[in-house]
Amino acid sequence: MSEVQLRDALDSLKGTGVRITPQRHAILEYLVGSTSHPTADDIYKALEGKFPNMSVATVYNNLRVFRQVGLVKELTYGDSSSRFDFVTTDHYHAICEDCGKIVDFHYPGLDEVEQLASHVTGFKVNGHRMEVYGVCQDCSVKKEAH
Amino acid sequence: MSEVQLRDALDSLKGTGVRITPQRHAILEYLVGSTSHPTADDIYKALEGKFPNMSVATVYNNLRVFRQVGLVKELTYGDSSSRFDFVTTDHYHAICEDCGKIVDFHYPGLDEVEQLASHVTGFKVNGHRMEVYGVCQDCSVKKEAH
DNA sequence: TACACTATTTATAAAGATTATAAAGTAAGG
DNA sequence: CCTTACTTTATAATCTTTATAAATAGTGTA
Repeated sequence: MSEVQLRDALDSLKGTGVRITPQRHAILEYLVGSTSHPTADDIYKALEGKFPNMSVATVYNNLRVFRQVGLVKELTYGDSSSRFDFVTTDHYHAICEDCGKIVDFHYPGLDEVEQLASHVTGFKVNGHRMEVYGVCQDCSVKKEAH
Repeated sequence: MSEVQLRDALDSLKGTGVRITPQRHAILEYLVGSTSHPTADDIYKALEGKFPNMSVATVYNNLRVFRQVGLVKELTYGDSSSRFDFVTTDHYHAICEDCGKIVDFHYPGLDEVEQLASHVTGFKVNGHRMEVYGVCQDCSVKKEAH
């Protein structure tokens, strides 16, 4: 399942003339296998064992490359650092305001909103972003147990 | 119009036991009168004339206070610094990918999305955030004139 | 397989945004 | 007017991200 995604991603990179380095391979592999929406530093730390000499800059550089190619989305929330998300199917995020957990959920695309926005603002609309904020079940339970 | 908003905001602060300092007054006044979604530094620079000794920390501290009280929303996009938006009625943002311009547009709240998200994820949902991305008219025209 | 060309990595420093700290100042209630 | 606790200021520190230049390593080609 995720091996297919990884292979597709690598093919996609080759198609745009981006070289496949071991570091890039590992970063992509980590992103594909991850459901935790890691930060650049998370990735850096996770690959430290395999690449003791890898630079943080490499992680940032490649995340930017992946983003430009469209393989990865950058999520910027209020907190300090960006999180990165391997792009699969269209989905949105629910974010816990207590513990920061991010849970995916699917919803039919908000095409109607895009159309209205385009009409009202005169923009040529390319896409949108949406997140839902709240408190996850774990944190709700913890609160009730006060 | 905006004087009312400002007065309401000040009352709202008083109600939560936050002191009204000249700096806070000025920052709020600037936010109410601004349609440009300023960064902390924008605000700092704008009030430099009136408060030559004001510290950047003051701006950040107060923006955080305002956010906690619910007077202000923090907008975090991919770029370096957060933007701050005085909360009035519910509206969303269309953002130009070329020049960065932010245009407000109204849309009936996405309650349905919140409900679905709550159902699927088990979250107690408090709110959401959405933006539309695209190219504004000015930039479209510039492109066509190449 | 070996070569050459160029993209990429590394190591380091620099930039930029935000926060922490402690001393000095000041709003607000009594 | 006074007191007290909250704020501001000034400064330094932290943290994320980017820039730079030298060393390294993919990839197409012979």
